[in-house]
Amino acid sequence: MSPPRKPTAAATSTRDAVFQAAATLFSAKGFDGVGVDDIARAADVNKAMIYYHFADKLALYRAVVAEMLQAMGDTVAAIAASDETPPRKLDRFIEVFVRMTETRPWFPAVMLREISEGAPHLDVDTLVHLRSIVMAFAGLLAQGQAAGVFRQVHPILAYTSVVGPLVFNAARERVAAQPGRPSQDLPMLVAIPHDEVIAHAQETARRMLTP
Amino acid sequence: MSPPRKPTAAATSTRDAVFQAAATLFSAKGFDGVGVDDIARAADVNKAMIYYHFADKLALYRAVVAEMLQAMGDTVAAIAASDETPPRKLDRFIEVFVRMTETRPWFPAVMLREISEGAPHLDVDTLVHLRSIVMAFAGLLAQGQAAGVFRQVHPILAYTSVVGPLVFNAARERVAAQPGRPSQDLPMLVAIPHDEVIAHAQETARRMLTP
DNA sequence: GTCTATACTTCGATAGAC
DNA sequence: GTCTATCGAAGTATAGAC
Repeated sequence: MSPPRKPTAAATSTRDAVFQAAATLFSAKGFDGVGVDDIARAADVNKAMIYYHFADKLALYRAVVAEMLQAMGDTVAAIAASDETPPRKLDRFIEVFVRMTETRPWFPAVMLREISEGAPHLDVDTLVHLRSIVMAFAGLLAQGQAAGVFRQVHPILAYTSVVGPLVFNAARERVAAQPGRPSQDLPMLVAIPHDEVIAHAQETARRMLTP
Repeated sequence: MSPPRKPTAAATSTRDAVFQAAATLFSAKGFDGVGVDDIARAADVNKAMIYYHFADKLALYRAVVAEMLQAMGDTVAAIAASDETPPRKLDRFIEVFVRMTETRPWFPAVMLREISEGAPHLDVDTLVHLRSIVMAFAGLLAQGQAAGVFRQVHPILAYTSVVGPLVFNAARERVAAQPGRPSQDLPMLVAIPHDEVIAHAQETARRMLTP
């Protein structure tokens, strides 16, 4: 997946610096919104080094998206395959989703953008991971419906009802944390503790699916 | 608001063509994703004409966003101020929101993007309209809580829980309608009738807020 | 692996004729 | 109001020295 076979410590660190900077900037301004120079400056790395570690700007972007999609996909697949009860799987799904936005703050914004644009920057290999997330959720839902603990709802509508608020809220929160953008401008930019967000989303999802 | 005081029929039509093309393209590719040349080509108008009717690219973008935010803000404010019962106002809010995405298909994608970016392209005059939407919803919610028909929920969490799925679903749907992007790639790109979307969102919101 | 310098392209914006 | 031609900035990418 990564070009250099035996990366030295330095190579790994610069590659990582580029990756982190790219993830942050892409999530803040979008693919077209950031230049390679911006990334180089933010990573404190020479621009040419970016092209040494990544084929081009698009490949770098895909690497960022693929990493987080795969991490998310693997996690939710594990949840769906566990032997918990469907409602508890749902709770776990929501909790994991929110927690992931803490370790990968750029996840929600990038996802929102890709979805709203029809994912023109993503290749099939990357889309597979996105697909696995939806499938895992759909499977989890079907289990609960078969067991009679969930009512019949369109899987996609259920998915958007659960994920929509989470990703929406995370993006909103991330904006609120940005300096220079006063939260008095937008009343919706208040900080809400993640525990509260999780509890609310779980409660809402439970109510939505109760037969 | 518009520079030409007495626009001729031709001027109005070209200005409108530019506006429509810009709205569509901006929603599809974002502010940085579309060039002025793209807009000119899509509107079948000479590029210089864009600069005749709008100060620059940013002003054109703001005009697009402001128009839809104002329309949406006025509508929801009217709903909140009506003498319906809070639960019915909530239903109306959801229905109007979805219907608006039919007349202004670019609304959801642009909103998602602006939110995920912290609205760097919007000026204060435009943000006022966004603010009014949130305030109208919060007022509607407070009325129901005071009347005891809604349980106590954080207004912002309630807002994201209602609007998040709607805007998420609309963006998803819009992508599905795009040619060239096969829906078999992403199972979440199936078309769902708006009546069904509205009914589901109303039911979910109702369940979320029931005491 | 790292850096400098630069080629090539795209894009926003304007001047000026009609 | 409309169009042609073009300038200048910004951005992607690479060549080549160290």
